[in-house]
Amino acid sequence: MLRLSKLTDYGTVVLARLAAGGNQVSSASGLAAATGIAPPTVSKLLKLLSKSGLVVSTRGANGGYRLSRDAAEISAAAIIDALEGPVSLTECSGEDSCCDYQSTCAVGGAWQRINTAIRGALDDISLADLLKNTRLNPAFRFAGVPVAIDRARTQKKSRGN
Amino acid sequence: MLRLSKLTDYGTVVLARLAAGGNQVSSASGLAAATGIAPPTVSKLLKLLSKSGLVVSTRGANGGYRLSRDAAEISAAAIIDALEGPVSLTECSGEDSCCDYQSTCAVGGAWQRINTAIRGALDDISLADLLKNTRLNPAFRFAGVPVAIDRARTQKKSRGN
DNA sequence: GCGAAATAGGACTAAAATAGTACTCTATTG
DNA sequence: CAATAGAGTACTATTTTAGTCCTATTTCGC
Repeated sequence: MLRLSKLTDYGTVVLARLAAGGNQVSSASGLAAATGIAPPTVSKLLKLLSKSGLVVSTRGANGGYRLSRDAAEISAAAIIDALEGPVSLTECSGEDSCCDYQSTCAVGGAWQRINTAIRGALDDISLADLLKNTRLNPAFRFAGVPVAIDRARTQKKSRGN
Repeated sequence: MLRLSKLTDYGTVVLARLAAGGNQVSSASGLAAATGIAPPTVSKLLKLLSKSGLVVSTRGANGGYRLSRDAAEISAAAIIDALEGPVSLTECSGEDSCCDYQSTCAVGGAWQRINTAIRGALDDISLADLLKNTRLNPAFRFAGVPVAIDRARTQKKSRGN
């Protein structure tokens, strides 16, 4: 149910990395190396995030990106908005709810309220919260033993978190 | 942010219609006519819903579909599960969270918790609730006057709710 | 000033998911 | 036994998404 795009998923990872770096600027290529995500993709992400004001960029040599504000001030909702645009659960749960079926559509403003509820939940979660819970997920284990995974040549499989 | 597929959206409309019919069986073609959705699509939806046990089917002449249980007992989450499958926000917020990036992935179980929270919200909303709020959404108006829209030949535009 | 390092912005391609359709089979009613 | 209605499956077209590349602009260090 309810999938986010991979790009958004990547985006949170990049932002998390950026948050870990504090106020230092990090280059796109550096972040790519640190996260294992393809450099052009990281670059694209950062441009989007910059346009939305979540990160600020410094051009020129020794330039790079850093968060525009404290990680605690960046909500999950803001990240999703920046990378997916302000799309809603259903096509007309947005503002201009003009659709061809409206006259026969029994399920009306309800989705809008659900939408608002979910949005509220996402507004309450900050990037800092996302970081805090690192490693709450079980470490990868093989036959009960935690293992490190060499992912250098295994770009085939999915990413996720 | 967070879009549902059109099919799910259609699905709720069909279910709503079914709920309005009480315990009577309704044929797929009848529901298609009532909702304005293309008959083969309605048929496909009902088959999916039937497989998930949300509706029960009666075959043969005078057959059709009806809800398997009271509308109040059918949650939004159940509908979404039936039509979109048990996908999660991110690819590995499911059970087998084994992904190639896990070792560098700073954003861990947090999405899983967000996922759970959203799911909880959707579990609390029933089909009956969706119906109750019919017409809470503003009627379509043109220059301030509520109008009925002839949508017979305008399948181009989006549906939504 | 000049060159290297970095972002900005856009265009483009390829792959995957979705939506929608069609056809054949099986069950039930009258 | 014929008409009606769902079951199942396979296919196609469209749309969305992911990912790449190229060119311009800005800044630092020598």
